[in-house]
Amino acid sequence: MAPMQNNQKLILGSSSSSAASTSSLNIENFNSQNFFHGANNKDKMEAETRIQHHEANNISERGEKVTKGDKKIKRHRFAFQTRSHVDILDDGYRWRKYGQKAVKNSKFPRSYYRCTHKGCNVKKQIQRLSKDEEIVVTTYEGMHSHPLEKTTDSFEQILQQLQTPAPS
DNA sequence: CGAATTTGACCAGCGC
DNA sequence: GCGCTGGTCAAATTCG
Repeated sequence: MAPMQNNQKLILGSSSSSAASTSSLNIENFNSQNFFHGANNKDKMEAETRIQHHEANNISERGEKVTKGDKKIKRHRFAFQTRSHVDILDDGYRWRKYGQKAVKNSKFPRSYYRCTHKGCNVKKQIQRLSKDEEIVVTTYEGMHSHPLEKTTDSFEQILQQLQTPAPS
């Protein structure tokens, strides 16, 4: 049908078919101040954010379709496990949904988002755990190279409160 | 009118 | 070699 852009096809080919995905992952406390900068969820107060950072070593660490030669491409992947009723976590950036697919391990479909920016091809995928629909797993891929468009630092404040006793 | 979103189809990698 | 899952794109639609 319509010819596809070869340029776009270059980034195609990323396959992360991990059998036991979203299953048992190492959850560690990670400094999320640099990643989250805003949230508009009403349940922010009870939002328990657990960050699980794991190198792409566990999953496919391949990104660009490089010809023979370099076969090991580092793919920064950060999975955030956030407990919230809303799956849309506003991190301060603009995201454009480019696809939605249902995974076998989850009853709920996985949403694929992409950062709307000229040259900033940061991808983000949001998936809700079928076991606990309150748990939303947000996986970031890539790094932003541009300032935030929104000046919402609410989430950062929230994170601070979560780690520190909220003042009465 | 423009941008973002939606849904379906297609593709690629891996498993069997 | 075929089938399955996961991932992405593309066109159409909708919202602002």
